[in-house]
Amino acid sequence: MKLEEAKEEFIQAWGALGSSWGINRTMSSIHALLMANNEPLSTEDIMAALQISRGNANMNTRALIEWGLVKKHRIAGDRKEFFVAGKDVWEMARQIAKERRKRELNPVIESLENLKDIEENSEEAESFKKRINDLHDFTVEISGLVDKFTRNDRNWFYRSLLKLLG
Amino acid sequence: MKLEEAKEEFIQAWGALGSSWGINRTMSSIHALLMANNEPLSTEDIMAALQISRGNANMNTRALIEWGLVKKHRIAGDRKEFFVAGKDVWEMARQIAKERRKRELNPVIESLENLKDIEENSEEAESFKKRINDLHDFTVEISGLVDKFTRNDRNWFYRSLLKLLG
DNA sequence: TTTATCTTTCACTATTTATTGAAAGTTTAA
DNA sequence: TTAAACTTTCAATAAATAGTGAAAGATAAA
Repeated sequence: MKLEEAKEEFIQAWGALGSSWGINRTMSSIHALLMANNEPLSTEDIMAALQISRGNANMNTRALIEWGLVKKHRIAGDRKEFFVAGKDVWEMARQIAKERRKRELNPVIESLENLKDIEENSEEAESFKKRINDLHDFTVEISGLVDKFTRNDRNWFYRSLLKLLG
Repeated sequence: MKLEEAKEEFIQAWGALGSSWGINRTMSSIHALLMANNEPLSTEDIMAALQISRGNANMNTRALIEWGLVKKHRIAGDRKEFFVAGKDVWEMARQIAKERRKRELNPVIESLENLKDIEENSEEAESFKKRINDLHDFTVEISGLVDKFTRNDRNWFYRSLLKLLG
């Protein structure tokens, strides 16, 4: 397989993966494009490579920066901004986990906490309360686990998991 | 807070969570509705509660059954099908993890394996190969962890997790 | 069988989400 | 300052996704 061909397939696959996890296709494609290329790319490079508009390229590089997956890169003597993806896969995973915890897990926990005080005591109400409680405990635990994962260095977490699951 | 009010909020929150994880809103709403109700509900009940069409209700209950999150339930003397959600949160999480591993992780691993044989040896090609390799190793490891998680019984995993977190 | 009850399918429509591109905004060098 | 080089915004539009409902397909009691 040729390198360019492989890059294209990778961009394709990564884009598809993103969209089945609720991340928009362009955002994951840009991420893949930057991962596939060592040198920093400009907005124009991205527009050309993925055949997308300036606005789209801008919005999504910005989103990737917010997610901590991509960094701006200045090249001396050039006024344009360039972009590079982080090189470490575990660091990337940590960044994604951290971001999703903040955006999705935390709101759910909050929401479940609000549902805890139901003034009824019928059998039905008790059973509902129990489920909400279980769900709450579960999400709190997962959230804690993700927190540990995002805070500690990769080796610590990895060793623990191996111990746990090996 | 009143029970009915709480149920509605829960359905709302669960639906929103689903859609930020690439699962359609109706599917997660039906799941939430069934979780919130102890008794089995019929398609008609679901249609009425969520104000959706028969086709939609049917498609999404079917999807939930495929995912292993909901079971059919026959009530003696009634020809209608009824549906119930599983009651155990950990079992639910296992089922979701299992399903997503199959649908999303496995295809990515396969795709990354295909990208491994690049005929070029330039510095650029080598660097790309390394990244693909790292990504491959990472996904294989995660996939293994998920597999362990979905295979073992809850108490075992739960105890280990507590040990890890504590 | 026949018929009533219930389930599934799918072409069409509605809704949501992503993308464009041109205009407004910003920065920097002269 | 001014103006060129570049970035950002956002209303309009396109594309993707989800939902509808009526018709066709099952199933089972009579």
